[in-house]
Amino acid sequence: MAILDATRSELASRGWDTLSFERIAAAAGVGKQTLYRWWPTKAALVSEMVTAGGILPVGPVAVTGDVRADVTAWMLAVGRVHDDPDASAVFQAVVAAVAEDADLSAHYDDRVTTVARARLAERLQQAVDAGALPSDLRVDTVTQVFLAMVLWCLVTRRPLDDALVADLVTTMLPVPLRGRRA
Amino acid sequence: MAILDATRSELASRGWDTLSFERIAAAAGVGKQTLYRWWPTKAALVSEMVTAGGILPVGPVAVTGDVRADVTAWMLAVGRVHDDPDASAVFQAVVAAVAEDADLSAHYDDRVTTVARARLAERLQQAVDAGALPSDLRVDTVTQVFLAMVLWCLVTRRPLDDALVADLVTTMLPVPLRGRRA
Amino acid sequence: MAILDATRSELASRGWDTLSFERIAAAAGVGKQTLYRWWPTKAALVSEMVTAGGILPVGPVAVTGDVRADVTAWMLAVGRVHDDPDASAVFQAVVAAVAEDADLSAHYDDRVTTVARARLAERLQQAVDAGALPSDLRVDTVTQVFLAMVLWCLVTRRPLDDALVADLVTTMLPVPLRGRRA
Amino acid sequence: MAILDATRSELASRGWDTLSFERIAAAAGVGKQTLYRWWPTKAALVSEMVTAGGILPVGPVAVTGDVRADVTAWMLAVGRVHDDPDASAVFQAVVAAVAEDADLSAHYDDRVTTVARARLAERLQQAVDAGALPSDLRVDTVTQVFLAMVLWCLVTRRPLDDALVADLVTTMLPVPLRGRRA
DNA sequence: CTATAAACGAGACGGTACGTCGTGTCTTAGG
DNA sequence: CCTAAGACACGACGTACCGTCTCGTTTATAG
Repeated sequence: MAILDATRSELASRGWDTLSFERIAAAAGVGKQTLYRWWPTKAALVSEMVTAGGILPVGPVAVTGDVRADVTAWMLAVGRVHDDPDASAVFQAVVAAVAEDADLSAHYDDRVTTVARARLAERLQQAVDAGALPSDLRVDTVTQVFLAMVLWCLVTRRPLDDALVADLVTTMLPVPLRGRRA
Repeated sequence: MAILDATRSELASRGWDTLSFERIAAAAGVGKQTLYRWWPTKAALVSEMVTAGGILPVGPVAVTGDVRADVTAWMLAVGRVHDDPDASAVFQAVVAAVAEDADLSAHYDDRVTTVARARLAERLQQAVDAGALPSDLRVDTVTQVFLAMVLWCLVTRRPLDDALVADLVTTMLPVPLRGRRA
Repeated sequence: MAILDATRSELASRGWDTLSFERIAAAAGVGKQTLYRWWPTKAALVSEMVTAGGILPVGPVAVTGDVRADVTAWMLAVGRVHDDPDASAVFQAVVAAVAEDADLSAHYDDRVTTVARARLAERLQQAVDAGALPSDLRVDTVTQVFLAMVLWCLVTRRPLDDALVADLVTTMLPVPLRGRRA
Repeated sequence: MAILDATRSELASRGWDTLSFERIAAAAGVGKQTLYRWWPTKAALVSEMVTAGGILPVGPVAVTGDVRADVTAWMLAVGRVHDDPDASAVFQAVVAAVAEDADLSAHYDDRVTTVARARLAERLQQAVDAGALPSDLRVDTVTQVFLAMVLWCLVTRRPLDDALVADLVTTMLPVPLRGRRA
């Protein structure tokens, strides 16, 4: 879709708060009215772009025998966005938009965060069930911590690198006591 | 300072991206040029407001005998911002600004995040030294996780409540093995 | 047209150099952009006002048997502007604008001066042909003199009164020698 | 005087209505307050510049035996300003200022116009007395016509050239009837 | 040969206006 | 019928000047 592409490229090059319907319309070769007809606000437009566009590299979590390796790999994949200046600009813009706009925040929660959390939580639960993680692991909280760190690194411009992810995994996913005995 | 006050109140009522020099100037009873003379951008203005204004309720971490209680109390104090709609609007606006503006992000890192991290890290290190926390605790990473969760709750509009903080503390600040033996 | 009316009234009350697009727009209930869209400069706006508005009381020259009476009447009619403070303010503003702006000067020449000159010249030529004025009368020069005196009186704030017009007519429109003989 | 020079050069390059105290002060290397201390308005400044600066090339009228040649020469000298773009810009700016500002108009009348009129009128009266011009010549009116034509040519951007001056002189300064009889 | 005062340059200040850009609504042609 | 094109009233942008107002800093007497 020309409009969503134009939106993405404007977002990447100009950022959220100088994003303009006028320029998007011009870039997409479309009348402004067409934009307003379908998306009442900039937030709605970005919303749809995020949803439709597969912007986030939030793939499924791999399932090998080793849950810590799986989670590490998944986090590092997400962290790779940091290396693509275009993608991280879009991200930062999306975060800015989400921080300001409660509706967009809710939408984003539904369509993106929830998906990511579900995938990660599922993998963790599976590991708990398999005895690879402690049975009293707060899966929901741990899941949020992983995503919060993604957000944190994005907003504070820190790389989500090997060392950090390793530390996180070590801290958040302890070896169960039973495991030691076995 | 009338200007910074006006900035704060505009930020609370209108948000970051509709923040306007024109309105701040009018509200502060000041010419626009005076604003532009001292703060070249909205970000600089918000920067100074944050720095000068004691916006963040990031007080020192209490030192009682119980590090977990201290950290819990500190996190809950920060989380209380959620209850003040004005303050949390300012916060969200600041996050939006920081997400968009790399310079502002750096400034904020220096002046706010670093202070909070130092305070928290110091308390944790002290507990580690006292043997109340495992000696291999990744103090720096754990500290970042706590702050990341503050950001996360702010951006995703989740309350930073007792249950969540308790889970976090349990997960991040384990009892040292020596402790169990004792 | 509301815009041209607003222009005229602003011109009358504030004069040329404090004339402001901002105030005209406000007075006309119009956005500034609309003004700029159609008139790139204040001069263009005044230009059109002058052209479209029938500002100048430069009517046709009457044709009775007596050319001197006709010209006298015409000059006095023009001179009557002096009595209307509003109209003479507009005039002085127009003169100021014309003195400063070569483009406006050219436009004014085309649309106003030329018309007035043509009317006056036609009447004079007719009188020359009829033998009421000398055949060697420099019609073009004499015409310019009459208009120049209008300008002169306007700029120097002198009334264009009966006595002056009478003297002018006597000087510029001599009785032909043949006429005396006849 | 640096200030008056700066005024003249600003007037030549920018015209009357964009003339700015700020720029004059900067150009003259002077504080704004110094300007305001001595000249309350732009008009006062231009006033003094005109008075002090010998702006107008209104020299004395030569007295040879031939009054028509003398007046012609004088008019052409004035007309020569047209050839100097700088000088004519200053002139046009002064006319614009005078057209707008009644006080400046009065000042200009006293200090410049009156002088020119007196010189010209004196020469004409002398010629009348000598019988070279008709005794019923309206000296005052004729004088005004000559000056009005200078203004006219300036404002309408017409050259005050040989042909026009010759026509004017022929028309305005007729040979006395006695002269014909002689 | 200092004191004192004036005029000075510099430039901040609360304002008005500039000319431009973008908003969201509306109207007009054309495929 | 929906579209692109774009006019419109409006609000904000960042800049230029306005005229007023401190600031030190020369000068230039008057004690």
